Amino acid sequence: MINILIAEDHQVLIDGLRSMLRDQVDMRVVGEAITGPEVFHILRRQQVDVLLLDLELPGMSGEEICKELPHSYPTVRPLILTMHQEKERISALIELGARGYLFKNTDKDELLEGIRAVMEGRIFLAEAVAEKLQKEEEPNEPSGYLPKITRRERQVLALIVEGLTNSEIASQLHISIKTVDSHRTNLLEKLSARNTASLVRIALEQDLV
Amino acid sequence: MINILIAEDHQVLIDGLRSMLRDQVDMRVVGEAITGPEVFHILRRQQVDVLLLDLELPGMSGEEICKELPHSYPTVRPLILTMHQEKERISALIELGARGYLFKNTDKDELLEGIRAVMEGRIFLAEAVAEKLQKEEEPNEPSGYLPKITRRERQVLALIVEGLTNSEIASQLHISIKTVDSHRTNLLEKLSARNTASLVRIALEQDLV
DNA sequence: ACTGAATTAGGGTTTTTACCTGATGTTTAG
DNA sequence: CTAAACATCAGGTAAAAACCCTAATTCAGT
Repeated sequence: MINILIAEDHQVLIDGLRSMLRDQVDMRVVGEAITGPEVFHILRRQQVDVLLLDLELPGMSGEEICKELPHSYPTVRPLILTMHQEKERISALIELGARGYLFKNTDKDELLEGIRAVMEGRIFLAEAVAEKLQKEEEPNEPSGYLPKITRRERQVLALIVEGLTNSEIASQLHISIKTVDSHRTNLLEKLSARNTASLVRIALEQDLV
Repeated sequence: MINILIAEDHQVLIDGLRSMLRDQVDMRVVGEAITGPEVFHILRRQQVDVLLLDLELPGMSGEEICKELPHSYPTVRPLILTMHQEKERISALIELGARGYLFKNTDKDELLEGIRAVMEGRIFLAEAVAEKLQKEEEPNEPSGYLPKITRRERQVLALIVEGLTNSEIASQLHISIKTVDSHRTNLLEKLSARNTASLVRIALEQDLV
């Protein structure tokens, strides 16, 4: 018997999952959590084998939950069920200990297969997920390797993204406006940005802040 | 017998809804559409009483579908099932002809009640929806609501994010630099941005481009 | 100790952005 | 039909950013 905890903040989806799982003789829904903290609240008093985990729970990110799980409840197998299709996030979660990854547009059969797979110790990626991961990096960014940004530059960059002007950054970091200007110029050069707008876009896209 | 069409692009939710509705003797799911055009494709050949409509279908917005329905299929009652909680959008959809509005975190009972209510000709708003609508406008915008950006402003915003200058945008759109400057000023005001950097950050965070 | 990168900073110029007031034709919704 | 919203453009000013050059200090690694 597979004990399943549903962590999901959309009640319709919970009810739907419950309906689907009720038909399975080897599965049992032992609880449902609609917030991050609630997940751990239930884990404390229930034997759980598979955690069906939505990544957008209020209170805690999916990453935080996955990071915490191995320490406190190493036998719980997290099976991600989400809409997020960014490949960096998928692999990051697998590294954090997620045992499976499904998109919410998966079908019933794949869901059941996923649950049984992670229960048997395998790592299960839905077909659509596997495809995503295999896709080559779009060559729109020929400089796939990011030029190394120094500590100070990253610091200045973060404040630029926040919307601060050079003089505000200068007084915040207790340095001269001219110094900030230098860092800014270097950032534009290193990140191949033509102005502040593209600098901010690149910083956010490359997750440099 | 209530004939129901499920318009939803997440297969898990479709399966869940099917499971829930299968138990109801007075309801029957006559089809499922996962894109906007598919909705009308099915309506053409199926008698449909209630349309369970997700607002984020690929190909068509929920607004477009609701606007089109009364003309071609006036007997179909659209029941919105979505995560969107902006009150302007809710009332806009009701004005467009939606007969009910449920959040996806509704429960099974409320869903069934909603279906029967709209079938009887009533307009059904889930409790959570009604609460939302009654809530007073928060005076200090808590970053939840976005002021409406016009088509032209969005266009300019996209080019700003791309890193184009005002004069480049002007020649690309065949308008004057001064006009671009106006749009830019309006964008700063509407999005509460203090400069280009925060404008780009907000645009990317709010997914306005 | 030498080297190179990082951080700091100054002077000066040009371009771009930001903000102001005001205006006019067009589109849209009530 | 009419008012509101939208889109367009102008002149002007001040602030900020972008780009030029140069150069001193610090700090880490060979």
